[in-house]
Amino acid sequence: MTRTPLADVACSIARATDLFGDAWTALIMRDVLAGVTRFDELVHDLGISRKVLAAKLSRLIDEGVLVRESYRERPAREHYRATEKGRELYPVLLALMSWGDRWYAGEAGPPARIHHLDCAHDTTPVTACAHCGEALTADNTTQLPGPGGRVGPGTRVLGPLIASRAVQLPGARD
Amino acid sequence: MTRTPLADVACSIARATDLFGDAWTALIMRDVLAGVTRFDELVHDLGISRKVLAAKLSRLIDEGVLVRESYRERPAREHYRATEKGRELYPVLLALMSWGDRWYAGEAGPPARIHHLDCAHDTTPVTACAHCGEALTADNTTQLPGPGGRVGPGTRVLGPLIASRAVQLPGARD
DNA sequence: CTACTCAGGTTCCCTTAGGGAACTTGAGTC
DNA sequence: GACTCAAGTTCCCTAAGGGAACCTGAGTAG
Repeated sequence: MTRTPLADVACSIARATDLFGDAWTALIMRDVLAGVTRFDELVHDLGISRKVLAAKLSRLIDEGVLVRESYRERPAREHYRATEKGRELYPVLLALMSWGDRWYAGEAGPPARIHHLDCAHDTTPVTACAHCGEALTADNTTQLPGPGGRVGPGTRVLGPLIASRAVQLPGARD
Repeated sequence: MTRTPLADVACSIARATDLFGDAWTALIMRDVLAGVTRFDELVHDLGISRKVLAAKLSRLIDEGVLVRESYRERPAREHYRATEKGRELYPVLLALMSWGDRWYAGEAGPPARIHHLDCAHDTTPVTACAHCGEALTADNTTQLPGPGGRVGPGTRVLGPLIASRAVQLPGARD
């Protein structure tokens, strides 16, 4: 199958997708961040095959998203913890969860609630502008080429059409 | 291979991942939302195989994320547009992009900038609490069982460990 | 001291999704 | 009549995922 490698592409979504774009990584990170950190716990909680879990964990460690730690000697017991890079995937999980809640929750409502400890409210996440705090949507934003858009000889350029269009477009509004 | 089906699982991340958890869906949605909407344009921009693109587009249409529209008769030409459900995936893309920018942008900086039309600033997205506007992180939130957590006989329960832990945990803070 | 369990994997075989190139179809156009 | 273009579809091949069995080191019940 040899999945097309996306890590070397000049697009941060592609780079993130190269790691995150599979059936299990999001769920593994959800579990690890929620405290399900042991190999067998993950196998049972997710229903993932042991082989695939071992491969994913190994990849996530290589990427610096997880670390393998011993939490007990004699008998030796290991578990997995999120690094800072791993914990910063949390907004991605929130965005996925929020979308799933909105479009797939049945009559009963969403399966889980997010509780914000600092303000002590059950809440929903909003993807907001760091400047003005307003919600960012496909309609009120546009993408422009950034400083890292000029790439060296080893880097494949993904999205020349986007790059050229972004400048031409009056804006993403219809 | 027969990927484990996740759509019927009582977890919104799993439901979203069933559709979104592959190498291409995020990039297809990025392109469609940015105005790259024609079949051949997508093939050339993404480097995706025509076969796989056709399958993904078909799935995205079945899910109500995209619609296929004619934009010219004689010769008949079709393109793909995001529905509301599709446009609401934008925060997921922003979260992925933001994470990729933070952890994979080289010296040169990120490959693209987000421009917020309403406040006319280049910006970064923040995943914020809808109540108080503060940033939500793995540290300052906890997940609690929601109303849709009770599931019928046809629904597989994913994450009983989480469900039981969420109640016990004093909070996600270390 | 032998048998059993448990955690954390690894090995094996099998199926199937993805890569990639070639082919198809319907319409325009040189 | 030959060529191009858009939008797929068909073909073959490889490798990734599923799943069950196996392995290994350490504790522990009888």
